[in-house]
Amino acid sequence: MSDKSKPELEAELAAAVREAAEFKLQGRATINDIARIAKVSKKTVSRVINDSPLVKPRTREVVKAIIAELGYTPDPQARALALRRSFLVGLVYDNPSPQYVVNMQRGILDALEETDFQLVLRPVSRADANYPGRLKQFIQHHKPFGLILPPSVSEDEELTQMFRDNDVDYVRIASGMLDEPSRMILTHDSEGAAQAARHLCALGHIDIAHIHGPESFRSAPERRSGFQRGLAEAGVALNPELTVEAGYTFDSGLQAMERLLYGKRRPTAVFAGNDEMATGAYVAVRKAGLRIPEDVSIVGFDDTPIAGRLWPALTTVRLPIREMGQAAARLLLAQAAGVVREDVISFTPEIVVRESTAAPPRKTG
Amino acid sequence: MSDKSKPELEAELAAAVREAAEFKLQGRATINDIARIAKVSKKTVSRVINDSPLVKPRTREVVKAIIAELGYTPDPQARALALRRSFLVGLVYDNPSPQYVVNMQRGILDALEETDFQLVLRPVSRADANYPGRLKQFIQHHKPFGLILPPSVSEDEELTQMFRDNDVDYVRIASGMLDEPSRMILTHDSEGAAQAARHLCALGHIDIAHIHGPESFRSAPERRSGFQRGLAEAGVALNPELTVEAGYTFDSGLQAMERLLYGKRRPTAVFAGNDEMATGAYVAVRKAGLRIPEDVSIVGFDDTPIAGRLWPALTTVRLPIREMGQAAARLLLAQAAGVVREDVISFTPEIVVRESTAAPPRKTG
DNA sequence: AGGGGATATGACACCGGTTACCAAATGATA
DNA sequence: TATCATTTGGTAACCGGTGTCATATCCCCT
Repeated sequence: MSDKSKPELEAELAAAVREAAEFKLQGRATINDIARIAKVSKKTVSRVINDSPLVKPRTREVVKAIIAELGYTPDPQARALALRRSFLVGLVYDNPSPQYVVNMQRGILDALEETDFQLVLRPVSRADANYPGRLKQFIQHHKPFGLILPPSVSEDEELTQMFRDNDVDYVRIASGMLDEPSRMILTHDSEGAAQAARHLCALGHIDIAHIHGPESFRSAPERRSGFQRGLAEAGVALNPELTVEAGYTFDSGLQAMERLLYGKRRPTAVFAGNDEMATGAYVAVRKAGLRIPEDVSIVGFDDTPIAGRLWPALTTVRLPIREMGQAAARLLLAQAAGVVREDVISFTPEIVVRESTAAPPRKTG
Repeated sequence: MSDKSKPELEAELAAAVREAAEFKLQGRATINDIARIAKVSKKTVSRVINDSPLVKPRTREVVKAIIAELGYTPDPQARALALRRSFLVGLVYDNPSPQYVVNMQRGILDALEETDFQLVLRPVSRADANYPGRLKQFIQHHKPFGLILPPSVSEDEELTQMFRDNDVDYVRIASGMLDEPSRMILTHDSEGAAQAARHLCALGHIDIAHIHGPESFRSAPERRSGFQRGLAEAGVALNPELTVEAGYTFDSGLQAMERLLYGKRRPTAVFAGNDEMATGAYVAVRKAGLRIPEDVSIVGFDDTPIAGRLWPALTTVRLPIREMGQAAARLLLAQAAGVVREDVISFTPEIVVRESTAAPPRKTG
């Protein structure tokens, strides 16, 4: 029971808010200012901010009203110092495709938009032997709230071990399950690749080539095996002679396609492991004086912006990269809010049929 | 004169280093640990860290040896709190071309590599009326060390005024001088555009079109006027009917090119204000059943990665975006180090002739 | 040797939060 | 009404640095 009547309480609250409004002009408020105006200790304000149950509803109400009036939000640096944990989310990437990275960034930024978290970029280069050291340095120094690990980086068990040792939270993005079960964004790349195979088979292709990425990327064998499975459904076998490895880059895709074009048996269709390599394949086909899709059909993977900018527009398997970035960031934030969420969020890619695929040319002779 | 002999001093130093080595195992060191081992106050250690001249060489030597032994670096959060300034560098962008942004990021990251500064991304959207408010919130909260403002954002005087009011340092990237003289990366876009004009004139083109960006982007009129100047040198006038505005995006470039192709007088060459629009122009030309460069020559601007991925490869005016990012970040850091550097760093773009330009087709009829 | 003006160093408070611990107020129970 | 458990609020210390200002030490000169 309160010793004050309801009107009295309301008048009190109004007075506090008025005082807050006056104070507002003097610049940024701190927790001390709030405490003074609310006539409580800063500890109590801290409790209200952190939703501690140990505060009387009435007190909470007053404090919240003042916080709202002043538009107060706690200082990230001070909090970081006290909590030994900053409000930075690191994107650790080592990805040959810049488009992939940009889209992922967008997604993460979408999810971070209304929060106080900031996205910091941590590119790593395998060429630099000391990259785990640099990352460790970053972690110990900046104490990031969490990390997001896109494919390739996400598959490096040594790295994730190091993150665990240093007590940093992370969300991994990968195709296929990884050894250590933990929170991750899972993409069913093999299913997407199977769709690509079905599409090409339905058009009547038989001499089908595949340019896959490096074995060191989990996605490469994943996409290859899915593709193979899709072909098998139509009774088509993946010809080892028409299966070449490249580096997920434009140049490597171009070279791989050239090898295929001048090989024993020229394919009528190619499935490239990503859009970058598909773009390289375009150039190789054009240089050889052939037409897309009349002479050679090309399918990519990822559906990065370049797919729609090519001519003819690239048929590709769409990975919702931006959405994946959003999901990854949300998974990280969910833990901040103490919300329990499922550990694995799955995405299944889908083929987007554009103009780079058609029926194979009639057999000549 | 010291009251101790040289050997004594050395023994003392060695002992301190030994003690530091022992301590090393117990986890991350703080300024207090250093102070204790060096037998000085933490303030003195702070002075050594900040290269204050007010420290005796001998003291400095001892403290530095211990810092080196422990691999100590000051905690960014604690420093940020005390200095009211964090170690974040914000990239504030609103750029229709993702490629431009990625390259800029790369350059900035290059320059930040060995430092303790982190790059945080602050995309802004003009669609969001409250974007200055959000930025202000970010600034007051995270107290970034500095901001880097690529074109478009850099030209917003209201925004830069707000940055100054909030006491944040920034470096602007823009073409042409801006009203308020301050540290910036200056690109001579008009000169680059003039080179494009000279190139097309030298090939014999006369019916030359120009697709320029929105007037709200400083670079658009800058490039247009340079192009005009280049044409004039060869006695060619820029035909207003062949000059159209687009939005620096792929789609807008495509539409603009279609308008040009179906206009009264079909141009034999087009200079697009950026590579994105040039890419759109490619598609429009192809859709119309025309060839590049036999029927229509195309020149772009920026030399983003897509230029080399198109077929035929795009002749374009190269802006060293990555280097510009590096320069911008270094300009920002120079002030941290207290180094005086020139205020304006200039870059002059240069044409890169690839395969999308050739002599105009013979007049038919 | 003594004085004086640099030069070097340290004590202490503070940046804006959080946590540990303790005291006071409240309410339930006997 | 006394007693004890449970809320609630306050105090002090701390996170790891930096600023201010007083004090100690040094060097040089007479």
